[in-house]
Amino acid sequence: MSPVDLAPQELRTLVAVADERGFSAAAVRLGTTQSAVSHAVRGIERKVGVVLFERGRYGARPTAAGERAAAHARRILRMLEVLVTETREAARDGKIGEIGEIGGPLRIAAFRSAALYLLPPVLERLAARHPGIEATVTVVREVGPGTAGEVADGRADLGIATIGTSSPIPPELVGDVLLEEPYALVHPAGHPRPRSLPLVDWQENCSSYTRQWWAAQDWIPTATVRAEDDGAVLSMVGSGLGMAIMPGLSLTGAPPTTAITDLGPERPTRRVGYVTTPELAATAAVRALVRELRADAKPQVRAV
Amino acid sequence: MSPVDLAPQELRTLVAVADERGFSAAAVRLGTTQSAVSHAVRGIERKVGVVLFERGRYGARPTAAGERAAAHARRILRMLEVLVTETREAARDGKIGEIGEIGGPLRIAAFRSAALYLLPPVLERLAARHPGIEATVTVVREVGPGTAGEVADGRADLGIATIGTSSPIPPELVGDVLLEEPYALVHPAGHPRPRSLPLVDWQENCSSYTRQWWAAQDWIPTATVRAEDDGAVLSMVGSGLGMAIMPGLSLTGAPPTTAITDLGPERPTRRVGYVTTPELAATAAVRALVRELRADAKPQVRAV
DNA sequence: CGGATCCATGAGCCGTCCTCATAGCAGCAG
DNA sequence: CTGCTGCTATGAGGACGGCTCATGGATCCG
Repeated sequence: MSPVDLAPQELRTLVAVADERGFSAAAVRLGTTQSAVSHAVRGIERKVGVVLFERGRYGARPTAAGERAAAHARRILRMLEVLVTETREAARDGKIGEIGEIGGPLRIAAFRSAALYLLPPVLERLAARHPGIEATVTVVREVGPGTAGEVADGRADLGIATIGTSSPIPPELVGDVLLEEPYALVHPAGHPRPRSLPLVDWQENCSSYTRQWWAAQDWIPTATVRAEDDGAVLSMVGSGLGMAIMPGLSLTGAPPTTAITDLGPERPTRRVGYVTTPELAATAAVRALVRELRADAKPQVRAV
Repeated sequence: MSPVDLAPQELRTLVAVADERGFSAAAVRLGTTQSAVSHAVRGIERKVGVVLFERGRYGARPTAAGERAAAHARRILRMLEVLVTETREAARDGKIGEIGEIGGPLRIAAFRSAALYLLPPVLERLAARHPGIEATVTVVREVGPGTAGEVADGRADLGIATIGTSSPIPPELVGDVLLEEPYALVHPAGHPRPRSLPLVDWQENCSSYTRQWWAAQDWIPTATVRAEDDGAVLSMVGSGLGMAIMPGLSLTGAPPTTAITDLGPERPTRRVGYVTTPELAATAAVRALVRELRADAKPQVRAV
């Protein structure tokens, strides 16, 4: 008999305040009043017995406990949605002769190159096969917790992530590798000695093995330029400002003024895969997406 | 914007009706009236748009959709509990100097021999180390979905299960093998030709490999006696009524009137492990239990 | 044909949660 | 210092949802 009972509306309030970092902003998002939010948060804190937000002039910042509570709340809210859609699917599947048409929202977190070059054909086929699924893609920097963090915090149902020894699949999540792609050298087309150009680097592409490989190459210049993301890197290379070492996916959109050179048999590679939560892994919508991802990834694996 | 919103009380109603197979019985469990349950179920069915229970004079039986909804509901309710306890733990851990004392309820499902001979020392140490944890063990037959089914349906937080190729860890759950134990022959002590006795069998001990091994043994008599559970088998053997082939855990409680004979290097074995849901795997209480299970299991693995 | 045992339904009550209005507080500009 | 502008806190009142109570309908049973 637990005297604590958080209603869905309270969970939504929790999430909104944590996301918007303020009671007033959260009220706008929820379509309610600031007063309601204040009352609700106070009630939740009383029930749980923990201060979840630090209030101040600036608004409200979640405490460590509040952050954790919000992450749980996001996932519980998602499971409530799943309960409804899965129950409806089960009811439809019961009627003989009809094939259950799967549908519902599907939130995908992906790093930039995956969102631009890997997902579009996959989502196109997914939409053709299951018109009821409403997929939304949010681009997330693959730094820190990255796309897997989005999934763990309940902000996404499935994440496209780089998977390696330095960034394994978190224990509370499940997932698999989809493809392993090589890094390659990209440089301005027609340049006489491309390896003499400065190296353009960006934040997200570093796995431990890749760094190690870099260190072993004596021709890589120490003077490097740092750019915002892989798209910026490519356009800089295209303008003749330098060369770069980038994974295959990022090179899909390389402008015509660039040339790509293979790095040989010892070239570094990176593994790209998906992660999701176990309860969502059993979902028809997520399974359908994974199926399409696999169908798309296999030829590329073979090509490598 | 989904117009569906199931309150915790509604989830509890769902679970109670599914468990008790009747509105009136569910009302008693929930400490409310039959009318409230009827209204609530009707409201839920209207919101979800699916008939969840078949009503009859016998009471109410969940439909396939209702069964699924109840399983989801159980897990969501458990996650709501986890949200609260984890949030409180996070708040306590925030205060420097204090070590967070973990606590809360912990529901374990185990098959009979594990509950009798594997869990007691583990739970004793767990209780000594974390007095706040309230562990409850329910004995479940390891047939059909077994202990893993209890976990998947949200009736238990962790299950002790036999793990093999014919019964792998379900994809929506996580877990690991704890120990691999051999089957051995148990027979009445002092019997001149124990292998001539009828074989006493019981429901739960069959893995595919074990069955295969049995078939390859020409000395196993075809005339077998079938008993209720492994305890009953042991007492029958102890009374001189037959012999049996049983896994090590079940033999821990063998009476003194029995003798145990090793089956040699080709003897069949079974793997015993634990399963839990991914969201619970991250819980401090579950992690503490798994730690104790591992500490207890390792020596046994070495002994085999 | 009562009687027992289910679930269904309508009326009315009560608590919960929301809105509205207002107060308190901190920074900032003049 | 004062007034303005963000923000949150708080109290009073009202709408709504969910509960109880009482009753009705269906089915099985002796």
